[in-house]
This record gives sequence, C-alpha cells and structure tokens, in this order.
Amino acid sequence: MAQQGLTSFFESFLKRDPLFRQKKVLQDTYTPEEILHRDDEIKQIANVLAPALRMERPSNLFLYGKTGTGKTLCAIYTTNHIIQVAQDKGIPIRIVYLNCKLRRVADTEYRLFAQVLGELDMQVPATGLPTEEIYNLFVKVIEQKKQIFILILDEIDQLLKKTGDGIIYNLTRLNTQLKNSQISLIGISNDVMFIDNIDPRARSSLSEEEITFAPYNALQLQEILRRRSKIAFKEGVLDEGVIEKCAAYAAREHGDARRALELLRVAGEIAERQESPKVTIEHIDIAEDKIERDRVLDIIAQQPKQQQAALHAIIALAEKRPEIIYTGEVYEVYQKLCPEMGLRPLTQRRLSDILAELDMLGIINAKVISKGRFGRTREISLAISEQTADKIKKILEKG
DNA sequence: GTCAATTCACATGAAAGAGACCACGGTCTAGTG
DNA sequence: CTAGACCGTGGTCTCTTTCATGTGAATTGACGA
Repeated sequence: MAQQGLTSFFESFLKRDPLFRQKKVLQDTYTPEEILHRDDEIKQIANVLAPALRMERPSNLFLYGKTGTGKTLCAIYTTNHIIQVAQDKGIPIRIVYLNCKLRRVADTEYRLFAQVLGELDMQVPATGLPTEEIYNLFVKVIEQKKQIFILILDEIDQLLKKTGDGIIYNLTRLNTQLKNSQISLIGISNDVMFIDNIDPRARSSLSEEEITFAPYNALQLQEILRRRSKIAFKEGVLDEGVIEKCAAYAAREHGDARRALELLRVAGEIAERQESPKVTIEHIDIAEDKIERDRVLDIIAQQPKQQQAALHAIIALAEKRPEIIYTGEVYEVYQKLCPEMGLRPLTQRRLSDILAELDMLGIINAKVISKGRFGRTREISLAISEQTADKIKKILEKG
C-alpha cells in the first residue's frame, strides 16, 4: 500500500510543473556572463593584472570586503578573461585559485604548496614529507619554463591566522630566487580587520594594490536577483514583491548577494515542494528560517564530540536559567556530562578555547567581561532560537 | 570622598607532548620461471 | 628473481595539557578634608 502511494507520488511529481528552469543559476558555483555593479572593481583588477600579458610581474593584489560582495567572483571572472587572451597569444600565464578556508585544503604552508602542486599536475602526498622538500619541488616546477604565475588565495586571513605571516614573506621572497618565472599573489579576505593585525612588512608586500568591495545595497541586489531569476525561474512564477523582500533581507545582512540568491533558491524549492504555483513572500520567510536552522544543525553535526559536549552543557544551563551563563558554570556542567557521553573531560583551559570556537561559529554569543572583584569571564548566551536549541539537544542526547 | 593597591576568575599565550596519518627505504617471504 | 607484505624511521598535523602571564573593574583600605 505504502509502495503504491510512493509510485503515485513520483508520478504526480513528474506531472507537476516545475517552477525552476535552471536552478543552478542560483547556486553559488555559478559564474554569470556579466557581473552587475562591479565594473569599477573589475577594471581595477584588470589594470593590475594586465602587465602579466607583457610578461611583467603584476603587483600583488589584495581584495577585501564582506562576504557575498563578489570578491571571488570578480577575481575569477577577470582572471578567466586574462587567461583566454593569454592562450590566444601564446603567453605563458598560469593562474591557480585556492580557497584557504576549506579544511584540509590549504590551511598550512605544507598543504598550500601541496595543493598548488596538485593544480599543476604534480601529485604530492598529503603528509609525510618535509615542508622544505615540497617547497623546493614547487620552485622546481615553477622554474621549468618561463611564466607568470598568479596565485589567488581566497580567505587568506584563515591561512595567515593559522600559520603566521611568514608564508607571505616566503612567497614574495621567492621572486628573488626565481630566474625564469615570477609569482604574484592575489589575496582575498572578508575580514577587514585582519590586515591591520599582520606584520607591516608582510602587509606592504601583500597589498601593493588594494581594492575594497563595498556591500551591495538593496536596489543593486534587486537587479542582481532579477537578472538571475529570469534565467532560473519560469516566467511569472515569482509573486509580487518576492525579489524586493529577498533583497531587503540580504541588505540587512550587510548586502550579502550570496545569501540573497540562496534565499531565493530555497524559497523556490519550498514552494515547489508545497506544490504552490508561485513563490510567495511567505515562502521567503520559511526559507529564511530553514536556512538558518540547516546551517546551525550542519555546523554542529560536523563538530567534534568535545565541542558538542560543551554545547550540550550550555543548552542544559540555558534551559534552567535563560539569563547569562559564565565559563565556570559551563565547565562544571560539562564535567558531569562527559562521562555520560563517554568522554574524558578536558581541562578548563581547553574548554575556554572551545567556547571561543563556538562563538566564532555563531552558535553562542560569548563576550569577555570583567566583573571587577569577582574576576574575569565570558558572558555566554545561546545565539540560536529555542526550537533549534531543542532540536540540537535531542540530537546530542541520542549521541 | 578620593585614589591607588589588591584581588578574583578566568582569558590568553607559548611550548611541548600524544597520537594519527603518511612516505620512504630496507628486509623478509612466497610465488614464479 | 621479483612482487608484495611488513617493519622502523622520520616527517606533518591536530588536539591537548602544562605552565606562565595578562587583565579590567569592584572592592578595600589608607589618607586627607
């Protein structure tokens, strides 16, 4: 019986008219033909990179701006074009793009070089070799022929935070060793503060040129959404005001275009699932909710056991007393909780770091305060809705 | 009442250890001709 | 003779612990008005 129901479900699914024409246009892997409202930035990038076509080393370039302001998109877009020209004219330019944020990709010096070598068709082991060797191998590969080598490091702040700024120094110093080739760097960061916190020498060599990406405003977001939705959705599927609302939501969150597009896509998916003939404003609200919850649940599922235990302790405390919680209390509850979860309790020192990590992930709000005579501690509160916290608790209790 | 010293409860840093993972080279073993 | 299994060594990387140092304001207590 249930199976029959399933068959008819699939059949009616097929019969149903999809709202989407090309969903992939709304996904963030998609590179549009034309980038709106970023003409100046693209021109600037092109200006900096153009000397490469004359086999001169382009200045190192540093792009920064908040997430979803099109930094990566513009960088890739521009470099794609340059590569095309270079290929037509037979100019040896090599561009490698790396995202340093993804774990296990390029968050250490070793892995950075390993990744780059991988891009250059040189497979190297993920670990086990001395960094020095990888470094030399990299130099050898680059030096094989005369070329301009451009390395795009996305989310470079993550890399530098972990490895220190010596890596920039190494990379720029490399140019004095190289005879045939030249390397330039394009650093991309969405942490505006981070550039102030690195060594001034590294800073000046990294950002010989600097471009700031301002957030999109609501009107610009609307245009972007309109342009994309024309391709992504069938005609007349979007209800009045849907795009405006999407744009408004995203503009509130520092003009994040990626978020706006995701919102629209998820809203579309929800509408489709509800067999609604149109995407309405209500769908946006549901989508907003769902995205947030999915994001949080996803992050938590990926966390190691210890982090989960810490979060469990915080949720347990927050349930009892919704006011503010302090580090010491969390540690007490956490210690009791550990044996239940089959864990060995860590030191308070470590828990302190874990709390800071959870804060970074946006799951909790933790602020260091001084209570004067009564010491210094973190003021902790949950940064997620009660329903989400409840859901998390159930998942954590199941183990 | 004012002001500097004190004090608390952690935060924050640095260094070092444990254990997982991996490559590499050498040795051993079994299978093959 | 050779391919493959099986060490031991040396390397990276992540997560932790240990030890040390830092920190900001409420509190205290001395001081003077």
